[in-house]
Amino acid sequence: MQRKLPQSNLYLREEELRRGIELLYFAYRDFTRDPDEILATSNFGRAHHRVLYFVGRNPETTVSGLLHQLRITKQSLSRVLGQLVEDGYIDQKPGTEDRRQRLLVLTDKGEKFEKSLFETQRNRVAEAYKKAGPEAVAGFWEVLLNIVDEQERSAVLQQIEK
Amino acid sequence: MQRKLPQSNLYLREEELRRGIELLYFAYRDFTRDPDEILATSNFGRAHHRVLYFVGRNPETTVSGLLHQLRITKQSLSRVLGQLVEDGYIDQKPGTEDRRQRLLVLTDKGEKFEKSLFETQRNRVAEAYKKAGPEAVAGFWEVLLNIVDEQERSAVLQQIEK
DNA sequence: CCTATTATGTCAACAAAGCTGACATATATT
DNA sequence: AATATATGTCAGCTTTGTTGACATAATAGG
Repeated sequence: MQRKLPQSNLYLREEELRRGIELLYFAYRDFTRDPDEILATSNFGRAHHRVLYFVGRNPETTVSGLLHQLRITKQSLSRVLGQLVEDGYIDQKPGTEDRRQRLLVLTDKGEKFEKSLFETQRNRVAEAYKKAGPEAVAGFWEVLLNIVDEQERSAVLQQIEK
Repeated sequence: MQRKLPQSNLYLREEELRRGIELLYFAYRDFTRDPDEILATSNFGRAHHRVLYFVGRNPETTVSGLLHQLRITKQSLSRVLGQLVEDGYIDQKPGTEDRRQRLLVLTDKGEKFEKSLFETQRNRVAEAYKKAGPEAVAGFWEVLLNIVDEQERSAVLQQIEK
């Protein structure tokens, strides 16, 4: 009567759920720290970083593609994207099939800047991977993927397996 | 010459590092979605949620304790904390040892509200844990902990093992 | 005991990044 | 030819972060 849950479900107790919630919070808090420091010396912020990242990752993505990944309004995106285009970090070119679309690509300048931001996060994650080992990393991916909205999982899978 | 890295380091390639970065982004994006929906029907926002969470988790925490966990300025905290106290979600009482301190605790009302927010995230994480299984969950914790700033890890450990 | 430090609070101004609503234009689609 | 879609833009507002300056009460150190 002492133990209410079967051995195999111990990881589903409140304590373990809180652990995941808190680790997610603290890890994300520190994960954004390094790029934020670089950004603080620029005219840009975290919102610009996200745009640079996804345009770099998906060259020729469209405005609506970005809107869906970022989950912000076009007015919000428009502000940061406009600044990035204005300052020569991103180029826009009309779509070939659908000429209403604006295909987005990083310029050389944009690529260089994005790379410097990415590098800090890559290093942090690489260190964490090394310390935790490959099996832990596989579990890390698996849980995160399942935290994503169910209906979005296929889109996320497509992105990460690209 | 084809394969540049030893088998055991395949998980440290750029592709796998990007995978972690992107999963962290997408998971966090959706993780905040459920409480945000509830908050949208209240007078509070995500900042209030964080305060409610940590006060609930650490009853009698101090203002400076919160400031350290949240990494915001006292002026920012003061605004949201003030609203939560004003509206009867949090009580303040003077410290017993150090009477300069204000010990923070949730009121019944605060506890009830925090619980409703927490429940949504608990459910999401519980589902993800179930789908991924206990070994994956252990890896998830391990990697996240190592993403946290090294000098903060002991504080985070103390929090999650509380 | 006196002085310095600490914990907290407060006022004011500002910045980043999100939001809604309304309306415009060019191109596709039916 | 009419409708729908992709994108852009103007205007105003909200939330949540920032800096800087200053105030008060209580603790701590010499």
